[in-house]
Amino acid sequence: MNYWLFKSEPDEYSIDDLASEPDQIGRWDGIRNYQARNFLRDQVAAGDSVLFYHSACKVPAVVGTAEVVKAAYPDPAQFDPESAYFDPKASPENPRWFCVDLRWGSKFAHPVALATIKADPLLQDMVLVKQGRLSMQPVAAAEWEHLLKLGQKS
DNA sequence: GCCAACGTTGGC
DNA sequence: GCCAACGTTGGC
Repeated sequence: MNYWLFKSEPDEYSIDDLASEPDQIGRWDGIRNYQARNFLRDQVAAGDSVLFYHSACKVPAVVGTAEVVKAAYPDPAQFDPESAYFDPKASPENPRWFCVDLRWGSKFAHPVALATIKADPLLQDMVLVKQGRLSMQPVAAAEWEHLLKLGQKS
């Protein structure tokens, strides 16, 4: 069982959007970065735990948790010429981009802001701190535990 | 909306 | 196979 951090722009798809889905299960898609693609395709498994992070917004923060309910499968948007995520170089025989399905888990009472994470000595090794622009990334078990505590306490 | 970090692409 | 150009991401 692995831990991950998934980023999403709340204007596009927020933790509340995920919570509002039927059965609270939604597709996490639109990844067009190869590092993230490789993690998603090769390492993310059903049952893995996910920190849900809001990016490209006023206060970037970890805002809750989710669980992977379906491992990587080809992102349908890459085959759709009407989609903003269309990729002419991808084909159903040779998909280039992948997505997973998530089930909403929890919403933090207190979102943990990026600034807080950067200032926390226990979280200095997070990929989030060391490498800014990566839309999904592995999280260590100790980091997961610590972030959950921060999110729940007042 | 600027631009830095990272990865891929493609001309030579 | 070098490396400049380009695309994506995302904090500021």
